[in-house]
Amino acid sequence: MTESSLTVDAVVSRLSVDRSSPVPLYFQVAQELQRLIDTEALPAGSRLTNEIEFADRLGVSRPTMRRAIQYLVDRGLLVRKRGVGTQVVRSQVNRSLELTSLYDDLEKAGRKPRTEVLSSGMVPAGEEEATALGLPPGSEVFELRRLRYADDEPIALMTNYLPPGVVDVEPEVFATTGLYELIRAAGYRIRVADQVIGATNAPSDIAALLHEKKGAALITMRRVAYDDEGAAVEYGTHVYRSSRYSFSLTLVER
Amino acid sequence: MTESSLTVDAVVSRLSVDRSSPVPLYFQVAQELQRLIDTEALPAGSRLTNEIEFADRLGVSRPTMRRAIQYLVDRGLLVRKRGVGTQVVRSQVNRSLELTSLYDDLEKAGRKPRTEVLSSGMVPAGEEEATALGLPPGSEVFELRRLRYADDEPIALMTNYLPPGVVDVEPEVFATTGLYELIRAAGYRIRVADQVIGATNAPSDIAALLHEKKGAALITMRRVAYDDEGAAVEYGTHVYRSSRYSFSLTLVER
DNA sequence: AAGTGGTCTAGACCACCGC
DNA sequence: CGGTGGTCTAGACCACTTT
Repeated sequence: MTESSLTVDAVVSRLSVDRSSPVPLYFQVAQELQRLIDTEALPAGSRLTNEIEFADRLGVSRPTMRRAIQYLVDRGLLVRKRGVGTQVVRSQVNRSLELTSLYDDLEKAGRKPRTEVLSSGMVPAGEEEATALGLPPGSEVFELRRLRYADDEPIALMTNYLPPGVVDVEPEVFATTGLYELIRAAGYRIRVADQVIGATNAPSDIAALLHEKKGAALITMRRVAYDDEGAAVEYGTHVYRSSRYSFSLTLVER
Repeated sequence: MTESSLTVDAVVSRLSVDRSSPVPLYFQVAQELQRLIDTEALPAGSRLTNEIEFADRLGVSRPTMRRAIQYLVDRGLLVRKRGVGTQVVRSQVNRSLELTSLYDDLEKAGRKPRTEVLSSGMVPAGEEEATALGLPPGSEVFELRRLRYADDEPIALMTNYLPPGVVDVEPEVFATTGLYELIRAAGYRIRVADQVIGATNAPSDIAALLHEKKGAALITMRRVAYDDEGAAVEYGTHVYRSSRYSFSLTLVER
């Protein structure tokens, strides 16, 4: 017990903050703490110094210290118990499902992503697309169909629908730039998205595109993304090869 | 503009807090605000009174008001922009993927859930189970196989592995009580879980159990749940009928 | 009783946005 | 420029857990 406390103390004493930095104090503290946890300098199960003393040592106020700790609690790295203390839950960092594009995900994972644009252009919205985007049925929407590769293996067939006027670029651009990046570049800020994940058997045409056999199990993902004003700016229905892709997420009790 | 402000003001003036309640102030405020959003008294797109005046009217401090607002921002109901203000993003409340059991989910949805225990007992851990639970390979673990029904239709086949000694009840109990409830009752507090969602084609034996055809696309979910100390307390591999179930989640930009 | 995290306050200063 | 949210402080009191 004493041994462990001393170790934690020693580790904590390595922390410091830079008050001249534009990075918020609470975030600096959170990042340094996370680094210690990731490197297992603070292994899973170890207890942190209580927040008041911790704040004192770092020279920050208690609310700021609490905010840093809460940030890591929300990410599932720390656990707090009233009357007891704060403990490290685990060291491995599993990124939870985030609001990023598949392209970014693959790139971060070091797999070389590539995109093939199958088609793009205005089409009359079906009932499903119109409902998702909150547009009158039959109105024109922009349809984009792309095939995503990683390391020259097809991974996903992505079909997206956008209200008219959201992105206005040459079709070739979609091969080199992520859709979300383009939407953001057009001045839309996506803050919230609803997703539904399911599964389906591959029909023969989709199977051929994805180098799978007809009937192969595919992961389906439907997503509606909303901008600042609460207006739907993108509706996508994607299918992924289950042999090559899966969704990972970390759940944290609130 | 003036019109809209007046309306919001009128709505906001309906709010109040109960200082004698044990419920935290920030939570009372958040709940009342959420109610106004859910009922569309504050429709999507409407702008909130600035937080300082809002706090004054409710008679709470600004940090408390901010905490209430942040709570709803984290849930994707509100959006804040510095220099601009706070707006309602949307009214529909889509519960995000939470740390609950399928049983609870179904029950809340008003479907009548039922559980059939296929088998339960100690088995030698395979490599997969041992790794997930952090136990030495070949050690004994508790295996539980259940079939979940909703409205007398099979929904999922659930296989769970627990370290020895976590739950010690008669097998019949599993038919009437959720696994997570039992784990909690045994004094474990589950705070974090990692999930991986994928898809697979049903082998004939599983297809038969789930009333599906062989080869039907099923959703797979693997989950490792961790307790306070960061120790794995449960490893589950579940398969769901994609025709009857899907995962819904809401993503919010951080 | 001692120690921990949970809540709340009143005020300060800063950064960004739109006019 | 005025208005907004973002950060930070120093301190108070409370609720829970352990000894």
